[in-house]
Amino acid sequence: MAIGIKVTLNEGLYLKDPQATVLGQNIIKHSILLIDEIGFEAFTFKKLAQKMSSTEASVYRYFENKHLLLIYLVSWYWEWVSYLIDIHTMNIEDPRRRLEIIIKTFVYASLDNPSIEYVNESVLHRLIISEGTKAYHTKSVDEENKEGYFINYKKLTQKVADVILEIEPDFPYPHALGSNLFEMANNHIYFAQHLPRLTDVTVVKDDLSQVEAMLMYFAFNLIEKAK
Amino acid sequence: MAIGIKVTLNEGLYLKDPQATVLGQNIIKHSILLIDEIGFEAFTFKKLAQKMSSTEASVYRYFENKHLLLIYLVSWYWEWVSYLIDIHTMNIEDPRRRLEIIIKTFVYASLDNPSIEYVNESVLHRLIISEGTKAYHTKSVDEENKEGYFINYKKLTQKVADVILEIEPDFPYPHALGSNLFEMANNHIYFAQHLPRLTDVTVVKDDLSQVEAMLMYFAFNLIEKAK
DNA sequence: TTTATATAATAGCTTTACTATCGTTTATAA
DNA sequence: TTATAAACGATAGTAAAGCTATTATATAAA
Repeated sequence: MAIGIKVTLNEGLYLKDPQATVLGQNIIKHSILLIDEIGFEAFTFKKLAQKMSSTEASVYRYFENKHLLLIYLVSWYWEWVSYLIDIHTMNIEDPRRRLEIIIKTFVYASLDNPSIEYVNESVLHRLIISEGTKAYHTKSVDEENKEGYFINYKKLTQKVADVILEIEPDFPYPHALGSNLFEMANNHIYFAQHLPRLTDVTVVKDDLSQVEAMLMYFAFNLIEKAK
Repeated sequence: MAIGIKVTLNEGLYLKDPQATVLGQNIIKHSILLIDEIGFEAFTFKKLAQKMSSTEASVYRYFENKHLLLIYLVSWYWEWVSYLIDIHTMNIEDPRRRLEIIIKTFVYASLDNPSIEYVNESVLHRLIISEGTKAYHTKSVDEENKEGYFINYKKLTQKVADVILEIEPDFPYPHALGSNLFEMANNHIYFAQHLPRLTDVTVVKDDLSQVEAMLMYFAFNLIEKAK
């Protein structure tokens, strides 16, 4: 997943591969920017087309509807985080150190080097924080899950669970802790910025160190305890 | 908050108090059932009016739009959970025992005795699990927060944080753990039912005991560790 | 008994969420 | 190089969503 390389995502998510054409890449690029700007509810394919100087009908040739586009973007994010974890933990023996890196990646994903020119990963991270869970909180979740649309999140969770089990094979909730660390990272960045009384951490400018410290505390104290 | 008693919710959430009239109570009742049935995205005031044999215009006299109605229902739930915690922990000295009851309440809220005839708390719980976070994941969160629309969630979190601090005054993240226990309860019930690879617990029929056990494990092991 | 309020019925308007058709470019391949 | 297919833009059209407004009637309060 370096510059010029394709991200592999479930083919059912799109009608025509958006990574394969300039227009498709533009759809990805501008949908991230526009959803971040006006929110997912107000986002429409018509507004997106206007912003890109294209047409609604052209956007519909790539994605069936905005919900599938959201799953596409969220899946992209999960893949990107998985990729970052892989390259950052490569050659690192100690599983505790690897879990530390995973937590840092969850928190600081947006600050990492961009990989693909038409995806602003920093904006994408902000989008995931505020809109991400809408991808799988729908009436159609079971059908979509059957199609494999959430496989990237599952694989990411499994990756974290594997490291947790390497640290402590008797830890009883590795998957739950894995997904919870990811959700907590996003939730508490959001809470710190919008609903501060739901958390104890503060986020000043781009300083996410308190979120990182909290996740480290939660993760390692829980895993310790299993001994 | 017994039968016949009103739940106090922010007045900015509605145009006319739905608890004060039969039509208003019907709006509450049927919106819970209909959102649960078809999902929040497909839910409209027109469909709601049809189901209640009323009119769209009449619903609009009570709620400005479906988003504020959702916040209203979610706030109701937060209030209801707070109430359950209060009556169940009343007269209980030991804060550890009180935290146990709080966790049980988060998990088993839907099985508790109904308090108000026009609210099906069991269906409401299911709705909160699948749609709840949409109440505060919007572009308007800051304005709405300024209006005090999320005060009930904050108070609930504060209630849990107080108990955590009573158990262990040095615990550094009482609010975060409080809100996380609530979010985790809902998330992992949802994961167990729809995306099981994101968790380690299973939910068979209405048996939520594994979710309860996991939350107990997380909460008490973390708090222990602070000593 | 008047008067205010609540509701139902109806209409209408703009936007959203699509689908379809038809030229005109642009890439591909013979 | 030309034909030919695919992609795109332009345009039109439809049903539903998300409202607002008006009027008539039923009900409650003064």
